[in-house]
Amino acid sequence: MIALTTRIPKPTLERLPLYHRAVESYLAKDQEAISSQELGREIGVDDYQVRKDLSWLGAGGRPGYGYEARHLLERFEEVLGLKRDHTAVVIGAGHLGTALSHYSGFRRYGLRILALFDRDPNKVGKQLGDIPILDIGELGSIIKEQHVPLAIITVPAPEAQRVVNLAVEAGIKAIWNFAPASIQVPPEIIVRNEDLAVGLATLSHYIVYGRPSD
Amino acid sequence: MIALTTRIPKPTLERLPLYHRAVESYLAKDQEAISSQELGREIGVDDYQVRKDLSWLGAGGRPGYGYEARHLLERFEEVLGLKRDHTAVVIGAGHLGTALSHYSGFRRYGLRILALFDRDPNKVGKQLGDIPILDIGELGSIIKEQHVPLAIITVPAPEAQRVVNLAVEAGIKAIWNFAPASIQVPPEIIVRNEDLAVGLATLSHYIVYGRPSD
DNA sequence: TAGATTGTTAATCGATTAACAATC
DNA sequence: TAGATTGTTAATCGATTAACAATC
Repeated sequence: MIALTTRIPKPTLERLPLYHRAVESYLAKDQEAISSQELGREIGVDDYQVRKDLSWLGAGGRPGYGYEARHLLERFEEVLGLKRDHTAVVIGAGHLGTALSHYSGFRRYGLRILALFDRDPNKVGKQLGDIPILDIGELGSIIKEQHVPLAIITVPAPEAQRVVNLAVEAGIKAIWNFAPASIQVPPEIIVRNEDLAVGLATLSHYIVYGRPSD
Repeated sequence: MIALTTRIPKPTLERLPLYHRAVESYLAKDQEAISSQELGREIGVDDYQVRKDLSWLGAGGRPGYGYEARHLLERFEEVLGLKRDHTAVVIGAGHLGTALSHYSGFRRYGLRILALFDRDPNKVGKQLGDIPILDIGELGSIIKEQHVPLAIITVPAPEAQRVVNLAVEAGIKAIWNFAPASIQVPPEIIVRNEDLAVGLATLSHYIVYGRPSD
């Protein structure tokens, strides 16, 4: 395992999953080499951007040849932590929570949803495929006992802070927040907000006023 | 209606919905003024960042007083295009598509989902609340006749480009893509990718390697 | 008036873009 | 060798951070 020498810039980090996917589809077509230009075309960035991004990983391209696809894939999976399996809990068994629990893409990225949590007695006790719906009261003990690093928040906005607090107290490492609410956590906790209002509002702005380049 | 004199930077634009929500909750508490410091604390940015962001809107704060919450709200809604109603179609009536169609937040932001589209005959013809599920074959004519500006894509990745092409041909203006796939569109079309793989992969990286600041 | 807080200018930081020598 | 393409350095761009004079 090659160590990461330097911190990878956030914009680069967020492009890595896109490169990853592009390389996967290249491999599926039995192509073993890929150039920065080809890779860039796939995800809509320029070739020098690709080379700069890949340079953070020590990707090991060969001048005149390109990057070896299989090696590149290895490197992405290592850097993105996809080689290890992670577990997660989903808090909130509403439409979004159940939709995410069904999402097959997670398995593919090594994420296993252990359980859904809700406080509605009509939902608690049921199963969603092989994922049980448990009472929110059991959240803390499950997180602690199974050392679950990630909580996915899909409760209504007014509940969000409360359930986040429960997860944090139980020792969660990261929060993936789908509730339209700003949540406060201690600095060591990693938070990613997936706020639909942000997407909708910016799209709405562009629809009304046009895009920057117009 | 006050015109936008300058292009708003993208990072600023994406913070506006968060400010908007914070101001709403301030108003709900009957507070009429809010300072850059208070607003910043709500969403986790510094006061000078808030002032810089608001300066793009000509927000009209008063030194020694702060910003008038009601006026600020007006301004946000104008800039984010929330004062006008938009229509949208959802393409893909799977778990995610139905979850999004149920999402009440959209109504609140003036977005009305006209219809869900799918190619599965078992789904077509049904209703989701008051939203009909229509055959994908009708997509083009609905977009054209109703001048629908926004298509929300929730089909499986391999289908994404195909349905996006249909929407583009019918004259769609913007695409909100939830499929884990890079899609190609003409330059005048606005695209926002809401790629769960990006979120998951970056979280996974931080869980394994720690955050930048550690 | 005194205190609080804005709006804006300047300094810093970090990412993107460009260019090219190195090299497979 | 000649051609293609990398890795890296330098230049540019844009956003964040800081500071402070203006002003309610």
